[in-house]
Amino acid sequence: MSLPHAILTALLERPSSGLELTRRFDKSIGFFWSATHQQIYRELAKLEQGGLIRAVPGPPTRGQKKEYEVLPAGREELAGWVAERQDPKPVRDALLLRLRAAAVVGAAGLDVELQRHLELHQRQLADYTAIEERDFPPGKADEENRLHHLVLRAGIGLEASWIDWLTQARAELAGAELAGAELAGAEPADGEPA
Amino acid sequence: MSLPHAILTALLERPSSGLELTRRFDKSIGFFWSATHQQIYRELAKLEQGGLIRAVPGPPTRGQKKEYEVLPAGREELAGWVAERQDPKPVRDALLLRLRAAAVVGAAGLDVELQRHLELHQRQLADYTAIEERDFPPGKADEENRLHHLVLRAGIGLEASWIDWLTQARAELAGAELAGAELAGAEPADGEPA
DNA sequence: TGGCCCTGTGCAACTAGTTGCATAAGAGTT
DNA sequence: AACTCTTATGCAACTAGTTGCACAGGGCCA
Repeated sequence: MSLPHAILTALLERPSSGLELTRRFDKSIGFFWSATHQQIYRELAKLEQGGLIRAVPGPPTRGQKKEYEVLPAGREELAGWVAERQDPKPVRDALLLRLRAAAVVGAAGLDVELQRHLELHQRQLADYTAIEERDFPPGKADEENRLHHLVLRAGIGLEASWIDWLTQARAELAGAELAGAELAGAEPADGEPA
Repeated sequence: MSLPHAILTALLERPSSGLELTRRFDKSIGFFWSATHQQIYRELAKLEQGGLIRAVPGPPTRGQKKEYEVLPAGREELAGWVAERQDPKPVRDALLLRLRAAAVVGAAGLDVELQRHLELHQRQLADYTAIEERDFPPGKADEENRLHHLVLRAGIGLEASWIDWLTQARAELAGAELAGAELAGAEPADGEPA
């Protein structure tokens, strides 16, 4: 039940057409709630039908673009949702599952993936910190900005956590391989290498 | 495409019936890939039909319980999947969305939720570290254990990251409220409460 | 010996998200 | 005038996950 609320939020930040929303999702809200143009169009139709948003009349700019804005009912709905009780969804991560599978069928080929993921997370973190430097320089902090910054910091924290873990994981896997090859049976304890 | 692999992994760890799997999911694999009994039964049927697992003949124990075991084809499928190239799925978190929404409609009622989530994550972290102490005491470390421990540490890291962030978030929100209450009148702008 | 609970399997219907394709209007290009 | 590119909207079909319910067998116990 979150996509409609993501859309309401985006539309309150700025009234937009379906495609504009899609693009904006790709570079801000989409960092933590992505959506395809399909989902967005369908949801816009539902929201309009439900009386939460409406197509702004205005001059039909070009193509058959439709610009939407949030109605009072939509704003109320959103405000209610913000305070709603919702449990966090449990983690659902295929890479962890693959580690677990590797424990029974062998880790062949896994390190390539770990490294690739590590790089992806490093890139994501770099993107986030770039945004942080650009949009949230120290000092400037109105209420809205503080919240946006907070959200961004959650992303930064999570990426950092993955990077940290992936680094550890690669070290362990490399260690296990060596240990297996060299001592073959001495048992290398648990030790974090380096 | 991960559930079938989660099931193959669980069945390799120990052949089981549908309900047993469901229960085991609830307390280990389910930490990072949860599933209901429904999904599991459906998937078991598909896997059996696909020739990746089979119902162990054995004596029909009780009720009409069916125990499954993994066939060589299933093991191969799983080993292939471990090394497969799969991008991490982007974060999808409703709480972050709610913060973002709070930036436009006001944060009324949000702190209760932040605190509740904080407690939930603290509890989860406590569960994880309890498991860590129980199952991975320093010293004992065969190959399978090392990987299981690694997976657990990912969970620990993520929970810690959330706890850290939620603590920050609550502090900031509290600070903002105070600031808002004191200046009171600088410009009510949107919907900021109290 | 009939009622109830627990274990165990499963169908049906629904919600959410994804993928692939269709269509249409205007803008530039030759 | 025909062409093709970009912008923009949308349908249809599919996959994954969730929810609610049905039903069957065995154990227990009144």
